[in-house]
Amino acid sequence: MTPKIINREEKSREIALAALTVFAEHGFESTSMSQVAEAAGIGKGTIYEYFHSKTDLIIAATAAWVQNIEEGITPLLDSDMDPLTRLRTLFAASTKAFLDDPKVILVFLGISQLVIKDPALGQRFGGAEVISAPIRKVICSILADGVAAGLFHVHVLENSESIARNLVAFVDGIGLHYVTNPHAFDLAEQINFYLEQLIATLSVAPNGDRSPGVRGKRNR
Amino acid sequence: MTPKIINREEKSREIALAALTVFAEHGFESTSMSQVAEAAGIGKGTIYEYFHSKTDLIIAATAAWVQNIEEGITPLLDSDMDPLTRLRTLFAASTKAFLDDPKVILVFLGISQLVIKDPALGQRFGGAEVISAPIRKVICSILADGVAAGLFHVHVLENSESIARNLVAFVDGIGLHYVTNPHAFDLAEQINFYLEQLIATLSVAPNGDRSPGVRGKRNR
Amino acid sequence: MTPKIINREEKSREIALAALTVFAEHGFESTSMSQVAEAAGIGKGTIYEYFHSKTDLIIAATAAWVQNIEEGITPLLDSDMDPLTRLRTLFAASTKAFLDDPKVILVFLGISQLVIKDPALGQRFGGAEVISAPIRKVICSILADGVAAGLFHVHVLENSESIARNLVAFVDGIGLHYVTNPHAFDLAEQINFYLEQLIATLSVAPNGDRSPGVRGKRNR
Amino acid sequence: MTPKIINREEKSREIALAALTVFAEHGFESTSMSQVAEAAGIGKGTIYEYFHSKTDLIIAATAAWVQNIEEGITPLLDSDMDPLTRLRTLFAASTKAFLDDPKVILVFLGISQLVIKDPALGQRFGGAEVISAPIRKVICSILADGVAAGLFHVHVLENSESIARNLVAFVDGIGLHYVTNPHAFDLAEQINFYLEQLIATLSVAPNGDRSPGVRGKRNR
DNA sequence: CATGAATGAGACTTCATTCAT
DNA sequence: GATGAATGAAGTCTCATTCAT
Repeated sequence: MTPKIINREEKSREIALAALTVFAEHGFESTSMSQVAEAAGIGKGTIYEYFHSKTDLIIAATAAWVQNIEEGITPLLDSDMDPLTRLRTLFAASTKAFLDDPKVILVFLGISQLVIKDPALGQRFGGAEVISAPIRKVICSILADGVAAGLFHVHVLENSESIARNLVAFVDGIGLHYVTNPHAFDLAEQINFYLEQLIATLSVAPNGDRSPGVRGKRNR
Repeated sequence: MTPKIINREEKSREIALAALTVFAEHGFESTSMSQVAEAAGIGKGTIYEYFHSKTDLIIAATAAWVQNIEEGITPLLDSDMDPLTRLRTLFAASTKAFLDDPKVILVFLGISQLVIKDPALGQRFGGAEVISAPIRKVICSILADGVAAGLFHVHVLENSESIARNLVAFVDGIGLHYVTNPHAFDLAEQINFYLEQLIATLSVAPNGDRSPGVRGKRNR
Repeated sequence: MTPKIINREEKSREIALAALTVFAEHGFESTSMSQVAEAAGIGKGTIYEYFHSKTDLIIAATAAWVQNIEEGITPLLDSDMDPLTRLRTLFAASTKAFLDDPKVILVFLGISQLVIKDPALGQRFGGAEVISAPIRKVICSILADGVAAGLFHVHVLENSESIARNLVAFVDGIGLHYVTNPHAFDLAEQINFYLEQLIATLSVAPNGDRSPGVRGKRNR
Repeated sequence: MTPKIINREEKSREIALAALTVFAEHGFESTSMSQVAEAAGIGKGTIYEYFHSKTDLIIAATAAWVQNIEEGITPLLDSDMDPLTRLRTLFAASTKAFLDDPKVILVFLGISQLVIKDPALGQRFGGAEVISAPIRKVICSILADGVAAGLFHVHVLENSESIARNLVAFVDGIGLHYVTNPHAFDLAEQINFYLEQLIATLSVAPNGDRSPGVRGKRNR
C-alpha cells in the first residue's frame, strides 16, 4: 500500500554520474554495463530500470557532465571580476580540468562516435552543440561585458558567437591532442598562448588603433 | 614451385588503405576484421599475416592516412605562391576534406581512444603528435617564408611551432564539433574566420606597429 | 483499521482473465509478468500474492479460458433445437472463434508446451484433456439426443466418446494449420466438409441401411 | 592456398538435425543455442556461421524434419500394395512416430508460435502448409489409386485435397492432445477409429450404393 | 602464402521473482 | 494487502584470433 518511494530523477543522475566516471576511464565502447553497475554500486539489471539502453546511458552521462561543467563555470557569469580576469580564470579552469582528468574527453569522443555513426541520434541529442552551449554562453557574456567596459573593440560584439565557438573548439582540439601524447607539449602553455593572442586581438589597442582581426568575417 | 613473389611492404599498405576506408565509414571498434578483409579483397586470416592484431592495423591505417595527407599538402611546401595564398589554400583543403568526408575523423577518434586507454601504445605510436606532424611542418614552413617575405612579423618565427600546433588543434576541434552536428554552424565560415583573424595577428601592421599577439608567450 | 475485504477468488479470476488476454496476444513465453500486471491494472508484485509462479498463472488462465468456452456452449446442452442444428451451431461457433481471434490458440500451445516439457504438470493439470472436456461433453450430449431422436444410428452411442474426441482434435488440428498460414485454405469450408461428412456417417440412411463407419472400432 | 574444403550444405543439415533433436526434447524457446551447439558437437559461434539467427535455425530444422518425413513415406507413393493397405500403413507409421517420440510435436508448436507471432515469417516459410505438403501429396496419390482401382467412389477424386488436409489436421490435433496427456486415451485406437470411419465413407458400398459423405462439400 | 572454418569469451539485454516499505 | 525497485541468471549474438589445409 505504501510503495517504496524512490526519487527516480536523483537515482538516474547517480547512475549517470557513475557511468560518466567509468566511461571517462575506459571509453564508452570498452566499458561494459557490468562495470557501470559495479561503479554505481547496483545490480546490472537495475541500470535498465532507469535507462533503456547503453546509448541512452551515455547520453545521460554526457548531459550530467555538461551540467557539472555548467555548475563549475556559472560563477563566472555574474562575477564582479573584470572581464579579462574572468576569461583567464575560465581558461585556467578548462586547462586544469584536462590536466586533472585527461580521459574525460573519452566521453566526448564516445558520444561523438555514436552521433557520427547514427545521425538520427545527433538530431535527438544535439551533439557537441549542446555540450558546448553553456561554456559558449559564458564566453559571450564575458565578451559583452568586456566591450561594455571599453576593454574590447565594439566589433567583438557582432562576432562573439563565432569567437566563442572557435575558442571552445580549440580547447577541445588541443585537449584531444594532449591526451593523445601528454609528453609532446605543455598544455597550459599552449592554451595560454592562444588566450593571450586572442585577448590582444580583441583588445582596443592602447593607441586607439582598431585591431583588425575581429572583422575577419568580412574579409572573405 | 616458384614461390610467389610478394612485396610485403606494398601489400601491407594496400590492406591498411582498405582498412582506412572501412574504419572511416563505421569507426574502429564497430568495424570487424571481416569487413576489412572484404574491403581489401582478401581472406580474413591473411590480414594476420601482415598485422599482428587489430590495433596494429589501425596504427598502420592511421600512418597511411597521414601519408595521404602529407602527399596532398606537400605541393604547398615548395610552392612559389605567396605565403598568404598558401596558407589559405591549406585551410581550404582541410575544410574541403571535412566537408567531403566528415567521417574520416572517426579514424582519428579511434586511434585516440586506443592511445588514451593504453598509454604504452601512445609511446610506441606517438598519437596525434605524429598524425599532425606533416601539416605542422608545412605551416611552419609557410610562416617562415612569410616572415622572410616581410609579410609576417619576425616574432612569428620564434612561435611558429606553437602557432602551427594551435592551428591544427583548432581545425581538429572545430571539425569534430562539425561532424557531431553539421546543421549547427557553417564550417567553412568558421574556419575562415579563424584564419583571417590569425593572419591579421601575424601580419606586420601597415603602420609598422608590431602586432602584439605573437608575443603572447611572454605574458605568462 | 477495517481490513480491506478482498474476494481472493474473484480477484484471482480477474488476473487470470487479464493474463489470458495478453498470453493470447503474444504467447506465453513471450509475455512478461509486467505485461500481465499492466493488463490487469495492478502492480507486478501483486500477481504473486495470487499466483505462485508464471506457470501457475497460465494454468489459471487456461482454466478461465475453458470456463469461458463452457459458458459459451452450455446453451447448446439443453436446447430444444434439433441435434443436427445444434451440431452445426457448435461447429460454426468454433469456426468463428478461430476466425475472430486466431491467436488464442497460442494459449493452448503455451500450456501444451509446458505440459509436454514437465509431465508432472500434466498430471496435476490434465492437459488438453481438461481443456476439451466441456466441449466433448456437449458433443456427446448432442449425439445421444440424435440417437434418441432416431436421427443417428444406435451404434453412435457406444462410440460417442471417441467421435467427440476425434472431432475436437480435428478442429484443433485444422485450426492450428489455419493460423499458421491463413491464406492456404478456407477454414470454414474445410470444417464444414468434415462436419457434413461426419453427419452423413452418423445418420441413419433414408433407406434404412446402416452406415458402417460408426462401427470402425470393431475392424481393428 | 588450399583452403579447408567444407560442404556447407551438408554441415548445415547436420546442425539442423542436431537442433531438431534438442528442440524436440525441450521445445524451441526453452532450448538455448548452447544446448544446440553441444548436441551438434560444435562451438556456440559455429552455429552462426551457418544460420543467421535462432529463428533461421528452427526453420531449417523444420525443413529437415519435413524431409525426414518425406523420405520415410515416399516408398508408399509408388508401391504395388493395394491402396487400402497403403493408407493403413501410412497411418500406422504416423501413429508409431507419435508414440515413439511424442515430443517432436514441440518443433511443430515452436515453429507455429513463431509464425503466428510474426506473420511475415509465415509468408516466407509457408507454415504448416509446407510441413504437411509431402504427406498430403502421398494421401492424394493413394486416394487416386483407390478410385482407379474401383475401391473408392469417384467423387473422392474431386475432394481428395480436402480429405487429405483434414486427415493430416486430425492426426496433428489428436497427436497434440495425446502428448498433452498420454494417459487420457489410446492414441492408436483413436487414430484407427478415424481411419476406418474414413475408409468406410470413401469406399464403394458392396451393394453399389454411393456413400454420401464424399459429397459433403455440396451440402453447404 | 592464403584461407575461412571454428571458437569461446564476453557484450547487451530481458525478466521471473523477491522483499522492504 | 499492495507495490515496484532491485537483481542476477540466462539468453542471443558478435568477433578477434587461431590453425588445419
